[in-house]
Amino acid sequence: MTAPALDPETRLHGDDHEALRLWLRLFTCTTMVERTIDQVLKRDFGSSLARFDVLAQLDRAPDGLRMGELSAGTLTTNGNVTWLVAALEAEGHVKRRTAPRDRRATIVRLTAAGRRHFATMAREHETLIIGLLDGLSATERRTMHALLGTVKQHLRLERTA
Amino acid sequence: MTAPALDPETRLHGDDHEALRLWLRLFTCTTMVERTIDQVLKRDFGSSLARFDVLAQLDRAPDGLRMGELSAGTLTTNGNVTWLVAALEAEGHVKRRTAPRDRRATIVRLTAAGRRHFATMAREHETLIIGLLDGLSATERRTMHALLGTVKQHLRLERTA
DNA sequence: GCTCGTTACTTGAAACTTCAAGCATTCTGT
DNA sequence: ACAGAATGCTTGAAGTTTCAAGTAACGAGC
Repeated sequence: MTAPALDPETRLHGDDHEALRLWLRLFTCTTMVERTIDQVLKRDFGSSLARFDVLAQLDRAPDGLRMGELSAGTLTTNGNVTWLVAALEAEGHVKRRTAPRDRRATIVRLTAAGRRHFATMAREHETLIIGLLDGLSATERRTMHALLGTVKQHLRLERTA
Repeated sequence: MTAPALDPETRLHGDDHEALRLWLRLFTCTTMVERTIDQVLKRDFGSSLARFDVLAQLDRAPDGLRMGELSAGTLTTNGNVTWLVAALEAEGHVKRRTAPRDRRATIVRLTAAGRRHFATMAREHETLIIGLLDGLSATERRTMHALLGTVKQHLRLERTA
């Protein structure tokens, strides 16, 4: 009498609004993928999804990024980015320096070691994601991508409102 | 809390696999909704999304649920459920007692106060979600719900594999 | 009825995240 | 120039989540 097939959607009432059902399913899927990735990155690289996100942004920015740009890009707080970058710097993946023109700002950039480390992780990361999402056909993935685009734009408007 | 136009998708290369793009967009949308809900629940009720999830499951179970059933339903760890339920019990929303037949197990159920508290939150929660997702038409929401159903089933299979 | 393997949950430490407050620097208007 | 507001980031405390290890209870087979 165990609890095997139970999941968050179980809690829905029959008369709940369909938007709630959609949200719950969205949340479930994302969380499952997120946890899988995080666990693999931890197991194989002693890293985490949050660290990976920071490195991924820096990998795109040869000249480095300011702390504020990093936190805007990772949907997390300034304080958290400070913490993550400090950890990454202690691990030797990243280096901080004061910005030349604005001495309030800090510029973060990948070290050579950090770039190699990220490249390795990125390969496994991509393979993993492709595997997790190949329940959908390419067409279905495109449809979903488009629908989420609409959602995202709407969310962005709501937030500024 | 600064957040201009930058977002996680910014980090994508032009030649990245489309599955990566989809995942990043999925992650962004879910995180934005999740954070909005969590902030509102904190601001208006001194609660959180995690607490809400636990209460939501219990609200559906008049006879209560075991700890294991709760953690299976919330996609979180056993230890965390122990912590959450302890907090909810301290707040008077929930009550724990040993299961009658199996003395290893703990049964958790809502108190009357907890049920009222949840009902109030659920109303605002639902309104909020409906607003956040109404960037999509009803038809589009159904399409997305179906697509996510496929994803979810695939993820479930991967997990057991 | 005893022993071994399993199950259910709790615990303590560590990792991570957020929040509010703080410091230094830059910008704005005068 | 210069006061005051705004910006960029860091810090410390508190909150949350995970992980590994631990305890207690059950169950099957001898």
